[in-house]
Amino acid sequence: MTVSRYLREPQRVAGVTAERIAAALALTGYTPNKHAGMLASGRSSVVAAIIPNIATATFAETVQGLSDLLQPRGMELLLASTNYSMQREEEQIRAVLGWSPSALVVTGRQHSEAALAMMRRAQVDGIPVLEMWDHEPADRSFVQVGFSHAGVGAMMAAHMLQQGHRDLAYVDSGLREDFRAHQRAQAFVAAISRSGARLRVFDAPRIEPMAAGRAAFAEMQKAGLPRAVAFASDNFAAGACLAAIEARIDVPGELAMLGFGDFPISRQLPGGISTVSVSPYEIGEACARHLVAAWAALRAGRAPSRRHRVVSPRIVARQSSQGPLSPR
Amino acid sequence: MTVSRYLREPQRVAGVTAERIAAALALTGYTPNKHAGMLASGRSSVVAAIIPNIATATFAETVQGLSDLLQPRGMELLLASTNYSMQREEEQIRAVLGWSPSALVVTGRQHSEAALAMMRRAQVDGIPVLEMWDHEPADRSFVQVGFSHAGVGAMMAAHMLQQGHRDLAYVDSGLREDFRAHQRAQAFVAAISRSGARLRVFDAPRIEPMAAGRAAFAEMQKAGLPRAVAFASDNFAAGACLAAIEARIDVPGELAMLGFGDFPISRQLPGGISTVSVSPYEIGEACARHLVAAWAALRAGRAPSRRHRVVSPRIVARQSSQGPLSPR
DNA sequence: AGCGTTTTTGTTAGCGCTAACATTACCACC
DNA sequence: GGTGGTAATGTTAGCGCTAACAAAAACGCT
Repeated sequence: MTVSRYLREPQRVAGVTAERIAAALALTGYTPNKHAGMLASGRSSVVAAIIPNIATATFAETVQGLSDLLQPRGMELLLASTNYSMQREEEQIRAVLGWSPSALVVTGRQHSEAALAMMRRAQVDGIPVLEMWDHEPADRSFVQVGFSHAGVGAMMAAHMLQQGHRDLAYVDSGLREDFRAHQRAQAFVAAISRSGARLRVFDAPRIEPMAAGRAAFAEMQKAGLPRAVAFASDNFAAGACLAAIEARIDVPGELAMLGFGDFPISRQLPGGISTVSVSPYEIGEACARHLVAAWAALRAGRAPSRRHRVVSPRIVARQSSQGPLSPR
Repeated sequence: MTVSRYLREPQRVAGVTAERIAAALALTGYTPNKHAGMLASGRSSVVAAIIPNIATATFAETVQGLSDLLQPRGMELLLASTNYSMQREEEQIRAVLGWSPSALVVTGRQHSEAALAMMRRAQVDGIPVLEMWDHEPADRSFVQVGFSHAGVGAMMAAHMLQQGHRDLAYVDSGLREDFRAHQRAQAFVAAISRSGARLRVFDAPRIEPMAAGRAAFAEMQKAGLPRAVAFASDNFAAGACLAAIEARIDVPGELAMLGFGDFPISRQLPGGISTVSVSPYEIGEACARHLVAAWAALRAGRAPSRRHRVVSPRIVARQSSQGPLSPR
């Protein structure tokens, strides 16, 4: 018992005893069994995070942000990926909830009925549940940490129109299940339609993203290039930009481009690719900060904040999107 | 008891009972407590993975490979990052071992004494321990899944010499703690020295990798460009390549380049950046396969294989590294 | 020294599950 | 109807820890 106490609140055991314990621990290489600890105390130091894909840079960065802020607080990260399948998401949620995590962080607002039920239940059981990477003020079932994709789509359209482009294209993600990408696309389409400008929509093939950008460029070229094109991702834009350079199409003179995500490559390509900066790492950090506050509230017997956290995306206007209204 | 049995071996309970249980489970939304299960059975479904950085594409892909093969087997992933610090690695190993994972996967061969002690102990306790991303046949403390970085350094040097380059540079990682990168650098330096060719070594600054590649290019230009340069990472090479394009330096005519990693960007840049393909995803898969085999062996009472798994890197010769001996 | 107070250490029960074993239900067969 | 065998279900104890409480030790004060 004294050892258990020493491990949790060392200042509560006498100096001599502490030394004897420390020596014994070092000697035996004792590692406390956290399962038993969890079972006895009802508290676990696991945060479960569920993302579509680990290898996607944006999600990986978000996880890094989460991890960087949670690890120093003694929290561990249980990570699961869904491959953009709501079915797999449901299974993963079920699996991770078995570890009675201290928090559950999921990606986006689209979930199966069963998944929603589990999330609601976890929440009433006192487990903070977070939806990240999306934000819809009206939707208040769970705390959201992210931004409005519809807003971004509108923002992208506004930027293009402001630059004076009137013959536009949009290259959407070819992943049917990437709801957030499609929401940006829809909002873009809606805004452009309202303006009366010409608009065509393409789907990027489901291959390596930069190659998909190249393929989309080739497809547009075949269909007759628009004056300006917006992409669901900077990777698409980068691939298309490189294809344009090879085809000796001037960017932005003949074809203006706007990406999404502000990936490093967009800053590096000649002239820079205009894009929307969203800072995935900050989303992870913001999630962690919400969780820390929520746990503090719960410990103090208060209800945790239900306020959404908005991570504001902003247009990064580089050369690639410049149009006739912009001084070259 | 019957419910517990139903959850683990459904065919062992009668049909009617199974239905009643299923109905009750659905009704109550029961989630088994895995901590209690672990405590009682001594078996857990957690695999702990410790990597330097989650947001680094290569490691993220490796984790995805691990996850993709382990999730269908009902295994969960406990992920921790060390930020290339052996101290933090030690802490993370200590932390994850408290969850008595079914396996421990760490990155590389360099660990603190205490970390090594914990890894050895875990291994004798029947927890398979894996070192990934490195391979040194002589080192047989733990099973390794990866490749020899010295071998890659030598391979890169051989390729450069074979292309006929005799005035070389190497741009190493600026991260002091990236032992694997430095091993490649050392082997490259050694091989070039033996050949008598000229060689200068630069350190990439610790900033965003492509920007670091640009900076390294600028530094080399100031010092007088070599005829050919090899980089610790494709990101460096890509940044340098883009800087070269802007500086109107012909690649490979004036400056040949060789990267490492075979990142997507290397295929996309004009002419393609020659590189070393290492396939991080496969490393993750190979780790998972070893673990599956090791668990099967342990269940059958046999000792798991101690054979290292080599994931062979190979030179991908694109245009960027072509020299006088190569037909243009 | 004796008392109350605080600090430190110890005791007990139980967290939710499963291994091992015990019991009961069911079935076929004579 | 009784018997033997199998299938299905139930009982018990304990995994390693911590909450809650109990006891002992140390301390300050009169």
